[in-house]
Amino acid sequence: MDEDRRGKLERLRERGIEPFPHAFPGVGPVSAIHEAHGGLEAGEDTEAAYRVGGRLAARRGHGKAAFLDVVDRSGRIQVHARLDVLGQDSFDELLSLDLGDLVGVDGTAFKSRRGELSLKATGWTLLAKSLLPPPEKFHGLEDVETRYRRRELDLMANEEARTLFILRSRVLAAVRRWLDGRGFLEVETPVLQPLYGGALARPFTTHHNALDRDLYLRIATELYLKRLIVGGLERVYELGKDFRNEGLSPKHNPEFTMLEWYEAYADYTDMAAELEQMVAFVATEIGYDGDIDFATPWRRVTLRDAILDEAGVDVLANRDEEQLLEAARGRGIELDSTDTWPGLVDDLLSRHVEPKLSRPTFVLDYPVELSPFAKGHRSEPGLVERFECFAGGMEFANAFTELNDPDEQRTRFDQQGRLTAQGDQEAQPYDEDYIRALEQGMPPTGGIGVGIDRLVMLMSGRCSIREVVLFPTMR
RNA sequence: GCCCCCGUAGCUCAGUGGUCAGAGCGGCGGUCUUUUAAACCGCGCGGCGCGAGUUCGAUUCUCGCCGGGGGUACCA
Repeated sequence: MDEDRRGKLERLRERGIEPFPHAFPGVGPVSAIHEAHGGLEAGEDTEAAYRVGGRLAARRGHGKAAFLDVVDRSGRIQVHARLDVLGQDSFDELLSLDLGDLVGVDGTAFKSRRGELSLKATGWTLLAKSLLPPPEKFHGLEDVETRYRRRELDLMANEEARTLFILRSRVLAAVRRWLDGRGFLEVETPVLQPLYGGALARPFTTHHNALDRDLYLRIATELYLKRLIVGGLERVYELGKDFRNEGLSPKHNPEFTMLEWYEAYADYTDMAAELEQMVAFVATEIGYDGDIDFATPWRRVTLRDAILDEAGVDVLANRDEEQLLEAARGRGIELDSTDTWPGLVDDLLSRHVEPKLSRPTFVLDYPVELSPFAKGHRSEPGLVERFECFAGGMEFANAFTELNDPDEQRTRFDQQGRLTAQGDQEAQPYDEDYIRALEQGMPPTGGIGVGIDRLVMLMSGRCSIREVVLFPTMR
C-alpha cells in the first residue's frame, strides 16, 4: 500500500514538485476563519482570503469539484476545490493527494449550501508527503496500545486526545500563573542526585562514567527545595519529573510530573488553604465542568476521624498493633497481623477511606513514623502536622509543616536507618548535607507536593494516568 | 509478582477443525461542480502475534513465549 504513496512521491519529484518544502510562510490557524465568519448565511460568499496549513483528513469528490477537510491544531476547515477555479492540472494534482498529506491552502471564506464554513481554494501547495496511511477516519484509532506507543496517531485521529493534552498544557500554565502571581520563584534542582530523598520510594540508579560513581534519578525535589528556603529564597516551586522504581497502575507511572512548593513562615494549614485556592483557580481557568465540586473551602477531617467514620475504628485509642488488629477485627476488618501500627493505619486509610473520598478532602495529622520530614504536631503527641488531599477516590497532594529542627531530623533519619536495616527498601537514606543545611537555620516553613498527572486526571475526568501522559511507560 | 481477558487486512471489527477467510472505512479505477461517515459501480490490496504440539488437515483445539488491557499485590 505505501508503494502507492511512494510511487506518487517519485512522480511528484519527476514533475519537479518538491514533496518536502522547507517552509510555508503566512499560515494562520483555521480557528481564525471560524471566528471571523461563523455568522455567514448558508450559501453566502466573501472576498476574505486566508492561508492555512494542515493535514488532509477527508475528501469528498464530485467530478469537477471536491471537498477536502484540512485539520490543524486549532480545528478543522472544509476546503472546496473547483476545476474552474484551479484549472485542470492543479485540480487533478490536488485530488491525487493521499489522506494524511500535509497541505497548504489559499482561499476565500464562504458558507456552503449546507451551512458549513469553507474555504474556496484559489491555490494550494503540498507541504509534506505522508507515506503511511492515517488511522480510520470514522471510528478513529481505538487500539489502546497503538494510542499509547504511537501517540502521534492518537492525536491525529482523535479529537478528544488533542483536547485532553491541550487541557493538560492549560492546567500547567494556570498552575504557574497562580504561583507566579504569589511571588513564588520557579527553580530547577538536580534530577541526577548522589543521594535520593524526600519521599518513601525506591529509586532508579544510573552511573556517571567520568566520575565513576552511581547517581540516582530523583524521587522528589523536597530536600533541595528546602535548602533554597534555608538560602533565603523564601517562596520556591519546582514543576518537573520525579522517578520511582515501582509498579505501574492506573494511578502510577514510573516517571511522573510533580509540583512542589515551599513557603517560609507558613504551616500546613496555610498550605491547605493555598492548595484549595490554587485548584479552584485552575478549575475556573480551564472551564472545568465535571462532577467534582472544587469550590472552597474543602472538607477537612483528621486521619483519626476519617478512619473512625469510614471503618469504625479509632486508631488513636488503639496505639499498638495488637489493640488495633483487635479493634479492626471487631468491625469485621481483617488486617495483616505482621504489619506495624503505622502500617496498619495506612492500610485502613488507603483501603477503607481513600476510595470513598470523592469530593475534595483534606485528611490531617498523620503518625510520625510515616512522615520523616514533617514537624511534630503542636498538640497531638505521636502525630505530625501533615495532610494528604484526596478527590475522586485518589490522593493527589501531600503537605506538611516542615521539620526544621536539625537534631530531630537526625533522629528521624536514624529511625529510617533502622527500617532499612529491617529490610524496608523504601526508607530514607541519611542525608548529611540536608542536616547541615538545617543546622544553618531554616525558618518555619510549609511545603507541599502535588501530583500533576493526577490533578489532570481529576480535571479531565480520566481514570488512568496513561490517558493523561503523552508517552506513558510501556513494557 | 499473581489472576482474568485480548492479539484476524492500513484502521474498526465479524467468522470457521477442511472448497479461493469476510464487512465497513481507507486504497486503486470509473460517474458526479455545494458534499460532510457524500453517494453509486468495479477491484481484496491480509492468511489470522510467534513457536511447538494434537490432527489426514488449524486462523479455529492444547502448551509455551511475546505484546497489550483490566484487576490484585506492592507502591502511600
